[in-house]
Amino acid sequence: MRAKQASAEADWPASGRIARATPGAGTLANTLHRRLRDEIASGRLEPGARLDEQDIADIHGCSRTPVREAFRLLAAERLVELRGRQGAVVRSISAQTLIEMFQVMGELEGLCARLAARRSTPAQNAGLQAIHTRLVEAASAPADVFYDINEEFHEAIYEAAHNAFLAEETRRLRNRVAAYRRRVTHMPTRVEDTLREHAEIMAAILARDPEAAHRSMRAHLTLLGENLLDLIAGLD
Amino acid sequence: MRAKQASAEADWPASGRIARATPGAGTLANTLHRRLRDEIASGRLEPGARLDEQDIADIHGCSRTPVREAFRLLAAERLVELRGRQGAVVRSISAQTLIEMFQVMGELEGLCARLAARRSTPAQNAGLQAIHTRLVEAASAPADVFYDINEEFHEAIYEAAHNAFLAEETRRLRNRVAAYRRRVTHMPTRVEDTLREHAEIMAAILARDPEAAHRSMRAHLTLLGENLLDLIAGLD
DNA sequence: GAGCCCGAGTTTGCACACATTGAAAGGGTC
DNA sequence: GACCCTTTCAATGTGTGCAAACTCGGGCTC
Repeated sequence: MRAKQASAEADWPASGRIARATPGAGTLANTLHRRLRDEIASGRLEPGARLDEQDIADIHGCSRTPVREAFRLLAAERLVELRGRQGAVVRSISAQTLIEMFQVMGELEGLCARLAARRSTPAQNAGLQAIHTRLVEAASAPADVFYDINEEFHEAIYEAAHNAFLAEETRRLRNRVAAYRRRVTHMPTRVEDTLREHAEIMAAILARDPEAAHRSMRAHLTLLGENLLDLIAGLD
Repeated sequence: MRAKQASAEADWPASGRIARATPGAGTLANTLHRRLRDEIASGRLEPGARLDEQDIADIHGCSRTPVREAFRLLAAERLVELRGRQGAVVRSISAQTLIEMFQVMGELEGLCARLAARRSTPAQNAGLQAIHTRLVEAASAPADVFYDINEEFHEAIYEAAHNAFLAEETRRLRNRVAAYRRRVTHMPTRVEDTLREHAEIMAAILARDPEAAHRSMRAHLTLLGENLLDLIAGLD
């Protein structure tokens, strides 16, 4: 018998047995994949946490087979690391890698902004403004609420870029650093900085100025990355 | 009994049973993953080709379990598409998506070139020149030889950028379009165009001119993308 | 003759059992 | 007392069986 099971189940709020025929979910493996990814992105599963096949299987009420497949998918996304027979652990990202990632994200989100400045429809512009207004109003709301609306803003720009492939890749990268990025929201001046930078990005897009949009978005990501590094440095 | 097995095995030159303890390969699933990825990238498995779990298992002398895991990994890389219970097929990329992909690759490889111009070591510069010389000499060699050296050139720039994360992502994208990209090599003026464009990129890197390097690399990718579209248009 | 329904067959999805391999703990020796 | 060897055990890797679902073909009805 496995002693860990009881405590693990208690620590897993978002679990519960998966109905064999969950409607749009598809396969068990895909459902588990999504669930675990959310757990990691939200920070409920912290970097370095060990994932045990049998535990996850017990918790979700299925066998090890779909769990293993979900692990492979997470590993392919670089969200977890499979260490041979030593189990799977949630990947932790070094400061060096975070710097590198934010440089790449700056370029990709910069491209999104540039394309959005050229291609966004009037409706998309209006949507962007609406989201920004909500973000301003949420300035003193709980960090999680602010974070979610913030994400909506970026998502709206991906859409407005009208490049599905770019949107998909950018989203993927975003997910990979989500657990870290989320923490930055709690920093002192980050909320007001974000609002100012977003306003600048939005203005450039509305003004149909691709280069300015690119520049502001890249600057936004650079500053975010620097804030994140400050945070990490402070944790040591 | 499965009638397809015999013919399938005959059509699979790079196969053979996997020794249970293949040295650096790790697990069977990983080995299969690599093998299938190479098959797809090289074009031996064409877009739209159906992959049957049992067939692949028979061919490689293992059970379906590792094959299934390899399929999931390929699906996570977007190299194959899993259609529920309808089997796995090698993903074909639409012209629209190819345009989008080359735009993103242009940005990423452009960033590589820009960073390489700032960061490459003398040894890396020398290596780059050596590869370019070999590429010039291979101008009238078989297309596959030219293609491989061409890839080395780009790989050398990824290395010279000194951003491991960027290199990894760029490589991943490159792999995804490899099956298509390879065909462009056979186009009439592509060899000489490539040599000219590479020379320009290399000159910018050697001259430590980041913006010029970025610009030439992006132009290189744009032209490559356009050539690819011409090729595809001609196939219809 | 065309369209629909239904059943056989094939293929995937999942569970379970066994094999294999690191790792940690225990005892022995120097 | 410290180090090394051995043994045991727990967790992963792989093989196999069963059930559900999708496909395709044949027969029926309109």
